[in-house]
Amino acid sequence: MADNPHPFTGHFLQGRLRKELELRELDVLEQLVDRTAVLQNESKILRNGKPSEHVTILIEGLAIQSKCDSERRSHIVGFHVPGDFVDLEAFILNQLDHDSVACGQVKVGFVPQERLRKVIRDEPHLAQLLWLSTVLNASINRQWIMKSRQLSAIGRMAHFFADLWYRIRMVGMGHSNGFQTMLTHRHLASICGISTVHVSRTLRDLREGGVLDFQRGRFIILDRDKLKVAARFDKGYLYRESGPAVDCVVKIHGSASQPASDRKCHERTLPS
Amino acid sequence: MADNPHPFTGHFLQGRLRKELELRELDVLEQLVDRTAVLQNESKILRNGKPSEHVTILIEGLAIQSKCDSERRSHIVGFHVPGDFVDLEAFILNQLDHDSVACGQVKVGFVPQERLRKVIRDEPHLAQLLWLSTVLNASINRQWIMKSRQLSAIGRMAHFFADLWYRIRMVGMGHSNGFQTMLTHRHLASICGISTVHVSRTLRDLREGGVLDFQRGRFIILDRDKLKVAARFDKGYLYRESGPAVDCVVKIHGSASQPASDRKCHERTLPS
DNA sequence: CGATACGTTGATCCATTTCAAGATTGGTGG
DNA sequence: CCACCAATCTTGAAATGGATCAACGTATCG
Repeated sequence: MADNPHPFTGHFLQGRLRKELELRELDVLEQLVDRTAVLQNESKILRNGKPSEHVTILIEGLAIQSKCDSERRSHIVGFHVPGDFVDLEAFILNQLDHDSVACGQVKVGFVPQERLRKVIRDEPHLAQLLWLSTVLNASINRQWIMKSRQLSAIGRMAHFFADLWYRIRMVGMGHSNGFQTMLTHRHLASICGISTVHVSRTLRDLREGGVLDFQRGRFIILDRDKLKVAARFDKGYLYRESGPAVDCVVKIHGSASQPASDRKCHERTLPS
Repeated sequence: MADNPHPFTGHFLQGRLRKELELRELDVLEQLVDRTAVLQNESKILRNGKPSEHVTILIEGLAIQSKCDSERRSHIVGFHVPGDFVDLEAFILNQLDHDSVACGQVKVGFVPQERLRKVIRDEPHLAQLLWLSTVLNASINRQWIMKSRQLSAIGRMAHFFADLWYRIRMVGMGHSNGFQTMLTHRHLASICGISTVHVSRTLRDLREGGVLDFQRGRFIILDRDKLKVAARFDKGYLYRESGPAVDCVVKIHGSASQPASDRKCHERTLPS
């Protein structure tokens, strides 16, 4: 830990395509970071609107992407784990459509826009992997959209925990079956699109079903297979590198053995 | 039309940041297209999995992004209008997580990967705008996520039509208050995450409310203001260029004058 | 002209919301 | 250390939006 050569950017694309980066590129990336900051729970890492003079990478902790609606109520549209740039899109768009809020204590690194611009100009391969990192987020967004159609409350909740757990594990955090967060029922409600009251009941169902347990921010996976089934989880959308980092395979398109779908979806879905 | 200098890529970023492209760059972009094809309604433009040897730009018509779940039911997660690259993300990721299906007759252009790779290497400014185009799609994805939390069926339906209409208008299609599509109730059901039966009722409500009319693919906006209110539409996420192209302004964060929200959202939302 | 997909309407059911009231937790100051 | 407060969480009961089922219209097309 002390002699980690890349203390700021060591998690960038970890578990995804980090191995495509040469050592030289890893060093270039690391030297982008100008300074770091530690922010407390609930602090705004970014505010929607114009971006600042730097681009921000999450080094430690969780960050939540939330978007205000026209009634000023905010809705969670995603989250970031260490190694994710939280405002690379804002750098490209010159405008940010959402906030990023610390969930627990976080450490972030700041990259001056000028430095990043230079690297994008001079390092096409690195630039392409930065582009790729934004595209990976888009894939997760589409998965969230699909899951919000496919699954009902309990499934969406299960899927969020599966998603969170995988992404945390990809960057080497958490232990094998759980993680301590600062998430509240309110967060879960916003993430799953249900009321806080129903979060409570849904978590009880998951606990009593032996799927997972969530108490004051700490979640423990009670049974991985049950979680995968409840969430209809298929890790493909996370685009993990191949390799045995996390052993979790779901057969896609299994016909008869799969349990009945969470939602019947009469004829909501299109023929495939 | 006949002497349009950019018949294939003339809609790329139109209504967004197209004006940032120099004439030379517009020509470079246009010359990327190797050949074109016309595909009939319901044909698959792309299949999820490995991308082909070319990148595809939609030249005319609508294309629907759909994603199969583990029970092989497909869910619509977005759509493309002319000028959008439908698989630029696949080019970057070397993998596509969804299908793209023609909605009505479409015309597409094929760009050999090799040519695109060269342009990205040699034309950093153009490359950045290509990157930007993928980020714009991500912004739309997040808006869909937020709207599926914020609004109930009628609002989501209204929002889809507002989204569609705006994006169609940005690329100069449709007339001032409507458009002919090949969309069916099944599509709308998948897009809004409701049943086809409820689509029928929701469309009736919108029609009787004087908001919009949808009959056999043709939608007509009966009252723009009512549509904006029903959808809580704020065009910010589309990143339109400023200017009077489409007159549609919604005051954000208006406090008392706004009608009550579609969903009460007891305490599902976070304090902002 | 029948077949087939698409759209409509009514009746019933159920997942989830809302309202309401109480329990647990964490934080603060006396 | 305890009392108190605010926020968070839990549980019950009632209301509701939307799903499902079923039956019947209506285009479209060979």
